[in-house]
Amino acid sequence: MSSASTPGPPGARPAATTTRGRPPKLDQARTVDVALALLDEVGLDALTMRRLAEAMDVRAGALYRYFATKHELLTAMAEALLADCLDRPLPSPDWSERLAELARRMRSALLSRRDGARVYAGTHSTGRHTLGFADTLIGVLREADFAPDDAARAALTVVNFTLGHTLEEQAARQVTDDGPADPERLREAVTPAQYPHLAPALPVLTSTDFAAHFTFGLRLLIEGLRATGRGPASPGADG
Amino acid sequence: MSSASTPGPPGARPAATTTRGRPPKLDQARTVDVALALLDEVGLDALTMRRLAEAMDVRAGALYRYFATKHELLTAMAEALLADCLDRPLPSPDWSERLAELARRMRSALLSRRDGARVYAGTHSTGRHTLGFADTLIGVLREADFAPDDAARAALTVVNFTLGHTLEEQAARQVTDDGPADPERLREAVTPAQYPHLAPALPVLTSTDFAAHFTFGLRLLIEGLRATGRGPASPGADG
DNA sequence: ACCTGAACACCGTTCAAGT
DNA sequence: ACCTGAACACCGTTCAAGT
Repeated sequence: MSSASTPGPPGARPAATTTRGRPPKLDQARTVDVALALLDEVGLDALTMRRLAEAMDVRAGALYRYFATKHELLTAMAEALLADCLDRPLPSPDWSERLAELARRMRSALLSRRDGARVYAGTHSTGRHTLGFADTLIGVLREADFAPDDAARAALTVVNFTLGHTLEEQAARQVTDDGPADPERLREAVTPAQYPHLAPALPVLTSTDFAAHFTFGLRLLIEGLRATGRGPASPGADG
Repeated sequence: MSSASTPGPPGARPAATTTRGRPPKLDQARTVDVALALLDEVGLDALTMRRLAEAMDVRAGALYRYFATKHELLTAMAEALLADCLDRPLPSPDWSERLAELARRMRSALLSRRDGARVYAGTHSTGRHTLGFADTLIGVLREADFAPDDAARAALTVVNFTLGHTLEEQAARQVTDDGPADPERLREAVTPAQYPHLAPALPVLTSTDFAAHFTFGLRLLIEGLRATGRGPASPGADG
């Protein structure tokens, strides 16, 4: 299913020319794979270098031969998360459908692992999956004749909205074992007298149909792009 | 400047009826204020209960009389972050300008403290500032005749976009003392041959004019709302 | 009532030493 | 070359005991 890519760190050397001596128990790709599996099991807060080392039958210190810091490992995990976003062609020739499909794939990628959005938000990969995704996103807009700066900014907007949405979606899906869950605490706090507009919106806001929320926001962005229009420059402050 | 609000935890009791015995060194509001100041100084990763206790001239254990967990303290901090969003009237009667102003105030609030967006993203306050903000946002859209469900979903979209944007903005502003900063690593990795659309977009994507990015995304959402239109129901999948 | 002291069960990271 | 052992300098949280 998930085969991690190597993000190419500074001191990376290829597989040893001879395999004298026992083969290493560790390598970057396998470590990322096990880390993602462990993430699904225990969540980001419990994903420690010591636990990961245990899962790989090694001592924690050994991990530092492959990742200089825990943050570097998390960056490689974020990069691996996006691995499947571009593995199949975009089905439609229409730019707005292509843009929506890319956003949906990013959302799916972040949701595919527990706390995936938090892992992604905390890192900045410069690996091929992350950069390839950004390139494709901007390309879709450029081919639809949006001005270069508008295409770049629109891509940022789509990515930032998708990140914010999935962060909230995964947080909302969290099973809080102790204490009342989020929706229940909200229903207690939001009295119609104090919050006349928020109270009637609670059923929608606490609904678990996150796909509908995502689709709504995405449509807003796409309709906004349609209204902003194509051409060499965006309408600026006078628009 | 920043006066923290008390989010009203389970066992909260009012100030003692008599002030016999020395007055407490701690209380919720003061703790949140000091925690926010410390956040600005050291950042979220170095904001520990022990450091905070030291800043308040107390032992770490004492903090647990006022906050059951560190997460509860962070929630109170997130709530305090939004304290100034509604302290002055919205200047314009136009719904789109009111919506934009609310989004700008949320962005400013999250940016007002180091790692403010990360603090907000990691918590879910049900305090009056957070709920009041959501209520006002939805109210602006309801008064502009958007359907109840559309108003709720549009508010979610604006909040999630603003969160995603400020998260990235604060991450980008981070001064990484060691190693090359984000833009430099990007310029190294993004070759025009491999990333034909991303490469020419780099100057825009790595520009520090985050306000321009935010304004662009916000305009997209507002134009999208204008296009989606008002009325009793949104156009649904057939639109 | 409010805080201290001390402990419990952990962390990320480093590095000499082994093999 | 790759990993272990052991340490360093921390964490969040709990709770008896002091005042």
